[in-house]
Amino acid sequence: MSKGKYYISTPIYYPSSNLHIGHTYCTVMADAMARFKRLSGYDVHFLTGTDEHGQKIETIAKEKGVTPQEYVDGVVAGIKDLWKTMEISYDDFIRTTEDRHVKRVQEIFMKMYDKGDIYKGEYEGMYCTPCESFWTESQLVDGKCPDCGRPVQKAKEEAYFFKLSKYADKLLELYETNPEFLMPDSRRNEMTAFIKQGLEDLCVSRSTFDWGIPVPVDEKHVIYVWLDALTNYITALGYPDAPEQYDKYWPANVHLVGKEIVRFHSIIWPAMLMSIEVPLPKQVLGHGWLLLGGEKVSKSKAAKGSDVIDPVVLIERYGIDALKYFLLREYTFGQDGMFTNEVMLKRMNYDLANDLGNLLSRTVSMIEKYNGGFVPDPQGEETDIDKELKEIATTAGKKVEEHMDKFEFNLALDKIWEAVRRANKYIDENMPWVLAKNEADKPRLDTVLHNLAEVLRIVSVLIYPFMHTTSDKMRKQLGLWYADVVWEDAFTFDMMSGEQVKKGAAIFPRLDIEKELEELYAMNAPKEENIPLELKDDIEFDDFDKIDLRVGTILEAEKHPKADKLLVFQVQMGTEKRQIISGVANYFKPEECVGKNVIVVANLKPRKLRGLESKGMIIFADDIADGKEVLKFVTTDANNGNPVA
RNA sequence: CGCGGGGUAGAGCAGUUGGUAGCUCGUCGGGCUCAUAACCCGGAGGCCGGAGGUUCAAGUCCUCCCUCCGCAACCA
Repeated sequence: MSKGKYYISTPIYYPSSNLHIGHTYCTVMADAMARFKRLSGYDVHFLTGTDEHGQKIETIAKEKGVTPQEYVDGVVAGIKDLWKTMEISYDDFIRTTEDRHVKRVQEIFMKMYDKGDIYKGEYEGMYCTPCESFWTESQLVDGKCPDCGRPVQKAKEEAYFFKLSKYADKLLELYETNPEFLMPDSRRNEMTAFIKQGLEDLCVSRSTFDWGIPVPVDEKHVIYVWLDALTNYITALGYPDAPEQYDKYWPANVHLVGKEIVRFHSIIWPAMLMSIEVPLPKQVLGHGWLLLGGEKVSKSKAAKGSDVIDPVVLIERYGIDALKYFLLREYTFGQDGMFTNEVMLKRMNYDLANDLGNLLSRTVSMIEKYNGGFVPDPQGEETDIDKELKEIATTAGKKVEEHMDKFEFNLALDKIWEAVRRANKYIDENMPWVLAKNEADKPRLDTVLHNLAEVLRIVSVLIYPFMHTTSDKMRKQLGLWYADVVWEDAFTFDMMSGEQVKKGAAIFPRLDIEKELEELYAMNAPKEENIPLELKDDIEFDDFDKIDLRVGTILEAEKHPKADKLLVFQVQMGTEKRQIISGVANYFKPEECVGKNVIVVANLKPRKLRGLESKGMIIFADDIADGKEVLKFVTTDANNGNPVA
């Protein structure tokens, strides 16, 4: 009775550090969808994995004194542990260092090469000689090498390129004739605009590091990121040499990805598939980010903020199901959402403990108290209230299906909770405790208790894809331990008769939010001990001595006419007045800068910024205010022109 | 200058093809006692960023503007 196949993937994660709640979010969504499709009768293939090559891994491994393979083996073990803890139901886990992937990537490379879609050219970028690394402009930190902080130079290296530009028109055509290929709409608009700006060919090899898959025709080179990473979706299925799974599951139904990599999945990936003449995936879905204090969650943020984002910690305290429910219920797919511990705890308490947990608890208690612990059969006439309750409960499944088709997890869950809320209301409307006082009302009491048990049974089926452990707990208390969870059962009422219920522990104990917040905060609060700061590499005194720091007074400040983020300062330094430009327009109004006595790097080589010359650099300090990063002036009352040492 | 996305009750958000403005939380008042002090009902609170326009009718369509956030570029 299979309804067909369903192939869903998460991105393969880069194991340069441990995963945080953002990765968890994506994987939880994919898992819920995979479980939902399985339960509703599809032959599901759910793929996740890790992207293990590249210079960053090579560098980190070297720092730690292990081989890159040893390093990634360790991190990947941790990732697999996390997915195991979270009961992620993937069918396959691909590692790009596995033989099955390596050899197939080389074959794919050769297909493109033989076709003439890959050619040798020159890659130009910013190069850090000591690190032997290329960086793009956007990777640079303060214009310097992000690793060692030293200056970089423009440099060229030989590299292989994929003719991405050749496929621009076909991609636009794809979006037009097949809008659902890339969703949500906003992402598609963005990509359409990006393509129309003109595509450049894509660099697919590097020769400055070794940790990668060798280019078959040129041993000096390794295959660079996207050709290696994106192809995992088909190499894992055995393409091209072991087509059994490939024939069965490709093309993928959905590639679930974060919005930051939509571009690669919706432009580069289909272009590569077109090149090797493989059918395209049916859909690329870009989800939003969880934001922490207005910024994307990341490892570095974890240390600063007071919100705990380590999934392991959250699971230990609140359980897998509560965390999964929160992630799926709170956020709208495709949009960014704010993550705070308070939002999370409230969601867990109100929906899970108060509404669902309490409904189960009061229902089971009443069946035990008023009917000896057995689910009664309905008696007598059906009232309008009964009909309404049944209607909501038995149609919820259909609504869940509709919303799940659109990846609207939040709405799907909300529809289930409509039934939960209605049931709580149903209790108050019927007041079973009053019915129980009068023997004449026993038939009505039976009906009410029966209907409540039925709603809970249906809910236990509906939540199964999202929270299977909770579903099991509910079914145990409801005396349904003997029956498998069958999706179609959610559409039928009056299936229960005489089951023996058994009150158990609260499925979601109510949380003391104040107390939890305090404890979570304490966990992330800075320790009192003297912990050395993480600093850049030591420099020699001579290096420092080269810098000439001076006190300067800001005389004038105005916005750069041609750049949003730049302020143009006129600074008095002793006898000299000079112009200095800083990228601080987001932090200061021009007028509030005037008169400040600041510290200037006075002998920095002059540079033109958007047409205006900047001589030197003003020093600012990073700070945090209202959860956002801001800059503060570093001021002094010394006379301008004086040296700072 | 560019590309994209927002601006809706105190907070966080929904609002499908234009037809009385909703949800969760908070707040105020009430009910109930089966239940995890949970649950249920009711009230207050919105000129739906601003200004024009189309229409019998606009949060919803068009134009312009303000503002916030990403991306790209300039930020050293």
